[in-house]
Amino acid sequence: MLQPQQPITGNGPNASRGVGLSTHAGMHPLNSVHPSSLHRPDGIDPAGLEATENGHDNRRDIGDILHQIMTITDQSLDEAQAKKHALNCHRMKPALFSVLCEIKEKTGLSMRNVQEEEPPDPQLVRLDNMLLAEGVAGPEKGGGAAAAVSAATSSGGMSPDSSLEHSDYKSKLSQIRNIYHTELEKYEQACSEFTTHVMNLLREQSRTRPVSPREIERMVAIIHRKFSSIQTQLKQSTCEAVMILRSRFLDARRKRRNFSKQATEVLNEYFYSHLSNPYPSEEAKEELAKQCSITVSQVSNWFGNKRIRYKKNIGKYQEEANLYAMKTALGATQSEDSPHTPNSTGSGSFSLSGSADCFLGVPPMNGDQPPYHMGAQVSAAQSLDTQSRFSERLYSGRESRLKEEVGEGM
DNA sequence: TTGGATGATTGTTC
DNA sequence: GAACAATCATCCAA
Repeated sequence: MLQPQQPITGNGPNASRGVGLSTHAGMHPLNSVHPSSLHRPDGIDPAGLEATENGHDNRRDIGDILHQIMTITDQSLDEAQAKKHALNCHRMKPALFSVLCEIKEKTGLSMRNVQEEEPPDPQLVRLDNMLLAEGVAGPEKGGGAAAAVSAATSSGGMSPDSSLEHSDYKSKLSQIRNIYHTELEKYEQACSEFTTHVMNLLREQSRTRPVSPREIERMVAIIHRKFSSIQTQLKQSTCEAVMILRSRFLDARRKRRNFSKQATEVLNEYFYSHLSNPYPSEEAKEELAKQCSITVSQVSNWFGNKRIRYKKNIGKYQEEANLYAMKTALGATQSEDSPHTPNSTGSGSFSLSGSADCFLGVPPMNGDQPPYHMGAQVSAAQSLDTQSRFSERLYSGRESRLKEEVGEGM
């Protein structure tokens, strides 16, 4: 700890320079030192030293005093107290004290400079940025929750109970924020208390050993560094908690939820009424999405699944097809009576009065069959006929569909 | 508890 | 980029 001081002992390389002490006005006579205070652990009689008067002996005296200072901790408490008292009274003490302060200051400065050159910890910067972005650190804004919500909704849209999940997320994030700030406050308080304690100790020690203000500063910096590593851990665990919460929130949103009965009905009605061409346009998808309170991509998913599953097992869907054919036909009949209510799904940009597309007016693939009107009585055979056409088209791929679309447009 | 139904995801094709 | 096909994961009625 005091290694840099060693060279100023009589045996060290600085002995010849004497760090200016050899010419110090107050250092020459050592006669005032009580013999007991100069008792040497190595057994050399200090009395012999007192007898000498030249500069060389003075340097040896300084060496002896310093040696005593250095070895004071090796002695018993009573002995050390006695020596401490004697040294405090020694007339050379102020001179030695100032020199030691000077040397320690130099050491302290060099160490402090090294610390100041250290770049900010990138990990800490990342953690700080993340906590700020999530709204845990910095001013409370709910931005993190909003960000998570927007991230979650950008891909799928909000489900009816999404607001409930959102508020749940926000409350949990708020909990994390509170815990973080409480812990941070605790750490700051502990750091402050410990710093004050250490500073008091150093001030106390400065009475008996050279403790410069810079050394105290350095010690404070060390304490702060140690506590900041604890803070880093706190920030890290907070970030982890936020990440877990966020992933759980997003996972929960990914959970499958069956569409409402009404939504399924609307989609099925469109599907079966457009069985010859169950590919809703973008506008139709949007309209369906609006009616069903789902997203356009969910509509696309639904139609994708429906087409595949229908194609795979037409027989199974026969009953359902008949049911919706019936409904459609009924809707068509009603539309004749009341033109303002064209279909059971209500008004929309896509026309289910054209439900005719399905069983009433299917544009024939080969164009040799004119559209014919059916009443409410739809036979299974007839619906099966339409279904088989769709199946044909499905199996024959998009090419035929495109052909048909071109044909329809002509 | 189980198996079918169903919404979502992923890889492939055109 | 849209649709298909396979698959996964979850829901839900029996």
